[in-house]
Amino acid sequence: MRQERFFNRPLYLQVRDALAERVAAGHWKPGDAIPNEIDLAREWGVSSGTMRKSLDLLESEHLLTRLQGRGTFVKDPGSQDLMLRFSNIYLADGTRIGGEARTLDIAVAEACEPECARLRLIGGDQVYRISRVRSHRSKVFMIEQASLPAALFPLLVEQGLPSHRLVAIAQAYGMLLGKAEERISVGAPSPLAAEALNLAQGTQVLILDRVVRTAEASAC
Amino acid sequence: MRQERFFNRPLYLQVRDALAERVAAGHWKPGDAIPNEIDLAREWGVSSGTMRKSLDLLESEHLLTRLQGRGTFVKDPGSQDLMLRFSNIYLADGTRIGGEARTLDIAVAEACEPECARLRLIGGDQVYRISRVRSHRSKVFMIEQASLPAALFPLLVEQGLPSHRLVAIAQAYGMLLGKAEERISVGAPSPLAAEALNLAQGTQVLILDRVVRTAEASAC
DNA sequence: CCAGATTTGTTCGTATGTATC
DNA sequence: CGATACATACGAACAAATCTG
Repeated sequence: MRQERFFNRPLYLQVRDALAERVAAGHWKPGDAIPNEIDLAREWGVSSGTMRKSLDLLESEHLLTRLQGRGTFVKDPGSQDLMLRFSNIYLADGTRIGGEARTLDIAVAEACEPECARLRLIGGDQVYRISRVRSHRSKVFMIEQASLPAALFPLLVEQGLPSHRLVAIAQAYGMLLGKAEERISVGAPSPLAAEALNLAQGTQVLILDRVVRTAEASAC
Repeated sequence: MRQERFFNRPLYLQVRDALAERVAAGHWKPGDAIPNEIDLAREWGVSSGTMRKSLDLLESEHLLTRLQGRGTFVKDPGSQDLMLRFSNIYLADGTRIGGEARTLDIAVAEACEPECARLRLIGGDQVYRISRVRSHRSKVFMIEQASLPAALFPLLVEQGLPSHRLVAIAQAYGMLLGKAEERISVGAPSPLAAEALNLAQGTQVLILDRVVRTAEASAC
């Protein structure tokens, strides 16, 4: 058949990305019902079976919800698990903390050595660095420093750096994230953290080192 | 068609369970290559498409690995992620701890109130309770108390309680586990833990409350 | 409450592509 | 190169859940 492929990438993956991009672009908003399988398949010129595979994939990645007899819906990113999916810190009484986050800075840079090791990058690869402060009841308790491989966000590289949009887009892409690895240790805080948290010199802090993998990479 | 179903459960799930049982029973051992799709489909009297869906499911549940052009293989439970999948505690230098575990006790009982809440059980449901001590370099640092809904292990209920086998079977079933939720808090230890860890009265401990869901339940 | 339309869920079968041996 | 096995893609039919009139 005429498989108008691009670099031999499987059709169902291309379709998945196209659908995900519509969500990320806001074309389909959270809570919306999207067209049915048959119409979607026609629109992209694929068979219903291929479209179903793409939709199933997106559901397994928590971007969509499919309900028999009702339709396919865009999951609300803010609801339940997604926004707090990787923010699971609780007080002794069970209340969740860490909901309040404020972005301090976003920058592009070459990956440093620890970043290369954890993100499996090589020498000159570029990364986005996002630093945020997390607070609970207006009291800062954690400094968050995230590094993302720039290669994962091809759209951004092309069109510059739309600063504040990055976080939203990262969240959209974030839904495609898979398992996370965490390491908790005790040690000395970084100078930045020590200052932001207003700590006395020599104070030890809990260090949470978290590596989140994309759904694809986590399979191996 | 003649869908010899049992209680209307989807065919591909029945097939998945049948395949998983062969692995759990040791019929197919870790590292083994299992028969090809077509033969398996014939053996169970389903279409190749259905068999493929079952195999894909089992791969997504990390029970099998499928390699194009080679075959389908049983994953080694002891390798890499599986045994330590839910034991991710590290020292500051990055070495993993918690590898040494000793089972103290296994018992059957009615679910108590906290168990009902976390495991979403009702009144008289039964649970298995397993308590273990975890040590690092022969030094005990954690008491582990696990509760499992007895309903998830139908084989065991029928044939009594093969005590030491339970852990192995739980591990086999454990491969079908999905996401985990964790809550870390600070508080007073239980009397049992305080004694086992040889703590002075009033000492505070870190409490890790982890709920692991089956792959199916974690979808919702 | 029922009947019909809509939509996803499940199953089937076939054909072709591609990696491995 | 050929044989084998999995990966991808297509298309169709029926079941089951849901909503509407």
